Amino acid sequence: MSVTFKTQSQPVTNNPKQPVSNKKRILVVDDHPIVRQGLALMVNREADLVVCGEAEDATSAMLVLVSARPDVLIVDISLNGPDGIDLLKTIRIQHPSLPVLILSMHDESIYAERALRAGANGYIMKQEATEKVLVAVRRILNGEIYVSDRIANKMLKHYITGSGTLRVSSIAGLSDRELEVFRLIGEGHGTRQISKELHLSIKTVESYQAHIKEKLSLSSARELMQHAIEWNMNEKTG
Amino acid sequence: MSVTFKTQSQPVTNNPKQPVSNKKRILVVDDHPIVRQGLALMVNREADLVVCGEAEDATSAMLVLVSARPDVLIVDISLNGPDGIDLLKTIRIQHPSLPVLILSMHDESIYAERALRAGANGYIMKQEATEKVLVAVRRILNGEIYVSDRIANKMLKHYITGSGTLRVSSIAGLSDRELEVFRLIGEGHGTRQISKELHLSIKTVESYQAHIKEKLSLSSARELMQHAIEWNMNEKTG
DNA sequence: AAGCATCATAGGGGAATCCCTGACGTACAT
DNA sequence: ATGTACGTCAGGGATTCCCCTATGATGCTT
Repeated sequence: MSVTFKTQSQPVTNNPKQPVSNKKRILVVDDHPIVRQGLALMVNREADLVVCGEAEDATSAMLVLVSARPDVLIVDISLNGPDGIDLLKTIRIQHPSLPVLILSMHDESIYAERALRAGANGYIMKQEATEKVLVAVRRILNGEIYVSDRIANKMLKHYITGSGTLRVSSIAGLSDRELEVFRLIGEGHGTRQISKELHLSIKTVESYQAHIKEKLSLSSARELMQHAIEWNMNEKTG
Repeated sequence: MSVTFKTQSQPVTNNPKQPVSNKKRILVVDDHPIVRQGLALMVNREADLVVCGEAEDATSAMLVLVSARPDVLIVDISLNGPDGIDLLKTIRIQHPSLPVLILSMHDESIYAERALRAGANGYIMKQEATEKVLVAVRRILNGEIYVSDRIANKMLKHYITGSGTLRVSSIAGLSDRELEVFRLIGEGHGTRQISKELHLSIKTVESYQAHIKEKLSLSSARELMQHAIEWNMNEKTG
């Protein structure tokens, strides 16, 4: 999908009381209102940061993006429909250097790797202390990359032990699109439904299913579903 | 695990500035600091509510419970180690009537069912608007049960019996043949395979599937499979 | 005994899916 | 340049899903 977004040259007068604030503007994308609110309240207590917008999914995020003009994004990885990585890739087309911090609920290094490869400037877990989020935001605003020590160590090990790619779980061998479909299957979504959610042809989704089955050595769609559901239930701790 | 907790008769002077507040005290249990903070900031803006403690897992929750003396708990279902349901069960041993609101990111009725059966006073999804959480908290403080309309409708359909008694599990209402098929589905067997294993026509197996779906108020074969797998994974402890 | 509910069994037929084969462009590596 | 992986999609037969209907057997009720 190639959507064209016009960059506004004249800033909208969002807040007349605060015309030319030098606060860094943050856009929060997460499907859980509680998390959005938590981040917003936390961020807005800082003198140099302010939340300039929120979105609950990828498509609305792209819309808010043009009007909110953020300096940095905080994006949850598991959104409805297109996930955080998808959103990141879409953003990168228009904004190659806009800092994006990917937020995830589990420390799966497979997601961290994917996120960074897709152009994320940072990856942080929801388990981290809230202050770490602020640290990460400031770090990536500074042009650096942020990953937690735990993730950093894990990734280093992978590079050292395996010659580049280590397949702890064969699920790590799935491509981004395949993993996305796998996740949706695990949440109980059907082929047609997935094709609509990701704006793809049914045939494409079927293709991904076939690839996943091959990569995971599964012999039927039924087995695929079984594994996806179990993986999903175990909160991706496989 | 059977841990004994002594009930403190003399209240600890936690906060001298606020000796006898009539605010209702809330204990938040979630492994994501961001969510805890989000909930805390939101709750503390209310005049009649206050967060009296936080915990990130079940064991520390049990410790905080004695000193914080909450009037109500908000517990995430997916904690590290023992999950929210486990915690709930442990709490129920010592505090049979302490209101507990279960928070979850899944909209699966599977979890809502399990939570309520384990003695939860409410079940709410993180996707819900934040105000809903406050509504839920006040509702269960009032002695009522809170579930979202969607979940409520789903559950009402298959929980109501003639006398208004709640069934232990609607699975108990399956006939022998239906249960057998249900079990096989949970083990990953397909329609054709089942028909061969039970020496039945495919059409017969399809009939059973339809009956099961109706009895459990499931709308698709997918959902049926999800429930069957879940039931199967829990070693038939439903 | 006649009536009614539940169960086990199963077919018809259209919609959805599964599964195999093939294809085309892009990107990155050798 | 050539290979390999990825993302995207199509055709077509086999299978399953799903809704409707139906029959005989049991068993309980009135």
